[in-house]
Amino acid sequence: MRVPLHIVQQRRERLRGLIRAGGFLPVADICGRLGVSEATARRDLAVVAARGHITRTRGGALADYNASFASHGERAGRARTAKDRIARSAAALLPRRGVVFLDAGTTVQALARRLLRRRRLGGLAVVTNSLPVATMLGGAPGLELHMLGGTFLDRQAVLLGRGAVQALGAWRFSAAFLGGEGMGPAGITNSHAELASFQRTVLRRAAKSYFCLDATKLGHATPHAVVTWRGPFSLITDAKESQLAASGINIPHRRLISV
Amino acid sequence: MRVPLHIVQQRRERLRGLIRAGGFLPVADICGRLGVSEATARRDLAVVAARGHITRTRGGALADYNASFASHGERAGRARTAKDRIARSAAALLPRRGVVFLDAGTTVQALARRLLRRRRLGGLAVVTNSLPVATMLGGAPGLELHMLGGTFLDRQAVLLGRGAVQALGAWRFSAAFLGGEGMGPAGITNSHAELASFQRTVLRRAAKSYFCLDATKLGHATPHAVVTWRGPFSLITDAKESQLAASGINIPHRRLISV
DNA sequence: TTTTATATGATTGGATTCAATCATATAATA
DNA sequence: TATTATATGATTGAATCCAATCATATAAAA
Repeated sequence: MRVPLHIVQQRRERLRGLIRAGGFLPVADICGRLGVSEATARRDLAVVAARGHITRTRGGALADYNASFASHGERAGRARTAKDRIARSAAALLPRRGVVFLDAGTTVQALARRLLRRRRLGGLAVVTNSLPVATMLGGAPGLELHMLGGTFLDRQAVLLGRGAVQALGAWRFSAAFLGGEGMGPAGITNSHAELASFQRTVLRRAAKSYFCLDATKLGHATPHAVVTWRGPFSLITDAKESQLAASGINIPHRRLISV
Repeated sequence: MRVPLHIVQQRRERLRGLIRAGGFLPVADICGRLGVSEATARRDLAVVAARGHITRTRGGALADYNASFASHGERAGRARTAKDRIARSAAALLPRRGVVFLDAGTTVQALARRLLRRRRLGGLAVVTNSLPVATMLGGAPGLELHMLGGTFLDRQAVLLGRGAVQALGAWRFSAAFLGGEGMGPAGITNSHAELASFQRTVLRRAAKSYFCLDATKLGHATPHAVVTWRGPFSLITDAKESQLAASGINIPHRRLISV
């Protein structure tokens, strides 16, 4: 029997919430909670998964931010994705000891995942404002993890606000790894003014800074400039030098790390 | 072929870390990463799951804090667990609007989960120092989420430290929901001095405070006292009044909420 | 109202995952 | 060194999960 569309959409909205809530939700539980058959539960799952934010797994679904890290790419010798290649280079630059800052963004998340594969994390302290990064690194043996407080920003899953900037005051980083949403002639850009300003503050407090952006960010302009290409940072990217030049990006060769 | 015991234990330790890292880890990925057959991967999984902290699911395993909530109890009209019953009562006391504080602890996590089932979360702001709670509530439509910064504490998955106490200074809560590790004649106790002190600070900043502890915490004494039974708070618990009295707990009737 | 489109549940065959069993190589123990 | 215990991988049959197909009731469109 056919059900009104708005009911279906409400149900799917609710499903998304359920998964977000529990982290993992088995198909059987969906049936119970939503009062539908397994077939419909699976169908809803497929629709919601296609829209993003959740990941289908055998037997149920997960909230995206705690899906398997192996599944995103480098499982068993397959071709590495651009993000993973960037993360690999970044990990090589990440010091064994000292205090590093990890920003939000999926590429930096990939870096955090790589970090976990290190044998010894003792002597390393990570400061982050990213909830997914903290969730990943929380409890890693030997690692010291600090979070800056703030208000949660849905889009980037990051903590921001006056609290975060103040908390930053107490820190000096030996290295900072940052994300961004776009790169263009004007520099690296972001969709959130406060986040851009926050990132600039991080830059000032770090001995070395690395922006990690994959080639899909090329030409994708977002409103708020974080830094111009003159800024004191290196760019780790899979975009070729010729692509960068074609987009009007003029970054000195020695500050460009191509992967 | 038999492998030395210390190698096996190291491998299982690593497995725990892997799952914590990714949230969810499929069996196939374990094979790749640990270099063992599926049979061994499953066997290791069973051992580690038995020790707690991870939950087995079909096809892999999850970090405990993002296992299915439906699976822990109230699936399709089954008997609710004590934690769920406590969370239910707590949720009824949680205001529709205003600023509330949510502490760490599995019972408070259950409360956070219940919160997500509310239709309208607009007008409600949640402040927390718990990473799992933040992960759950992050992105809930209409809800304003704030985290206090600090240093990550593995055992409670909570942020603590000078940063957290300072960040607290700016807040006043209309209600605070707190956890604890033990209850005895002396009051509610905790295994971490700084956390106890932090909780007392929260108490001073909240118009109403509720400690949520299930009956298993009875008689289980941990070293650091948070509050005595005279303190300005209510206790939500599944322990019967007679049980409490038998354990030497002397809390006024009107501040006890039995579920 | 009439017609069309589709959301649902049941069914089915295939794929995946799992627990149990067994032979074997090697660590642990005597 | 000789003996025992056990961790491992392969195999197998059962259980579970899933995508595709189909009939049907009913919402949506005409």
